Amino acid sequence: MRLAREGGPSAVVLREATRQVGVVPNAAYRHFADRDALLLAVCAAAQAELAHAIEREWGACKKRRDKAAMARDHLRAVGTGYLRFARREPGLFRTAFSVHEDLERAGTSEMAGNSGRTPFQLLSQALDEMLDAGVLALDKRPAAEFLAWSSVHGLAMLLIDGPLRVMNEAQAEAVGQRLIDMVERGLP
Amino acid sequence: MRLAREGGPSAVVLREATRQVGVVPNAAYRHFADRDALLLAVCAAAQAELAHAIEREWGACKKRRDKAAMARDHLRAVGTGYLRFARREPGLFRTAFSVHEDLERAGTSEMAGNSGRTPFQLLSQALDEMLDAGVLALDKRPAAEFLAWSSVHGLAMLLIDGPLRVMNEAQAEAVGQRLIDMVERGLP
DNA sequence: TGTACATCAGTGAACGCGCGTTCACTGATGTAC
DNA sequence: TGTACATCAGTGAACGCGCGTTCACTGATGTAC
Repeated sequence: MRLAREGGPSAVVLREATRQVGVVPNAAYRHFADRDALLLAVCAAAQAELAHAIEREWGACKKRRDKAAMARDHLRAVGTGYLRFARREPGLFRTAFSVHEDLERAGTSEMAGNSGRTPFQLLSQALDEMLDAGVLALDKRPAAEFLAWSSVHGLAMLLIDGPLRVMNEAQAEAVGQRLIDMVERGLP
Repeated sequence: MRLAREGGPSAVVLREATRQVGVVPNAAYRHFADRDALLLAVCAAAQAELAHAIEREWGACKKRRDKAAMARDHLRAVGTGYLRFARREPGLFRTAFSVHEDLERAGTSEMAGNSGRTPFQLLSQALDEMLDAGVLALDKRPAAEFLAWSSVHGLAMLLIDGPLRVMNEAQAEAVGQRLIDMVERGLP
């Protein structure tokens, strides 16, 4: 995890990991089948950290009577948590998406946060709430995950690896909120 | 370019390049200062191909009297061209964004298409047309590039490297169009 | 028109590096009878 | 309570691999006088 945090997926090097633990290289094979298995484990843990970050943002939403407003807040929380995590932990963020997991495997337990949900499931839940509250039309619901996810994921990428990486904290936060505005307005 | 096309940025290996040309490894140093310089050149060429793909889509828009409709078509063309290129040439696409270029350097000539514009500049132009036609409010114009770009870029990533890579041609096309709908609706 | 020299793509041999991985092993800890 | 055996994390030494890069060089092509 330390390696991933500092250098992204390619920094997850078996020999270096054993070195940091103070152990001989091949000792790693007591714990992981091979380097890929190690990376997979780190990737799952990184996803779990992302889930935690989103849950924290979700939990910080203040309670409201208005179901519609609540649902929107939750959607925003997912997006905001996602973006902040990407900025705060770019290495882990990139690692979380480095292994090509299938969408079904996205439900695996070790990628989940405290709520037992993966980042993707948290997003789905926010959208379901919007559907319930009547903010999102039934015919717009399918695949809405992908639209919201794409926007936020793309911005995260541009912010950490792309041309927007020169932005400071405030700028990044502002463009993030504007992006979420756009999604909120454009999704229904 | 062949290496990047087939395996993305990490496949751009100096020795392998010389091998394919049928030349001894160090001969590469006649043409590039080092491996990074080679990758940079490939990256610029990949961006130029992306620009071409977008220009092709742009050029295929049918002419209309309505400036507003025309501007919207152009925005869609940029997004569609971007997404189709990513799907058609995932290796080149990933290479195009592998080198961390600054936004100013995005104006460098060797990344441009026939029109002499880079992908980013084509997007800017479409947004300017929307502003001119009154489809986009003046206060929404700044940084609008980043919002549109993020959405489309994120989807491209999810489609080629992420969980959406299992989608077939038709599904990918459909979700792409829906995403562009969302941007078109949410941007103003 | 012919000679002298510069340019320049490519050669051949070698370097050190860090990687993932395999092998037979040791030595401590736990468990069964 | 004591002995015999299994488990298991870690050891030590070595492997082959492909990489980027450096060195002094050759041999053809172009250019100046």
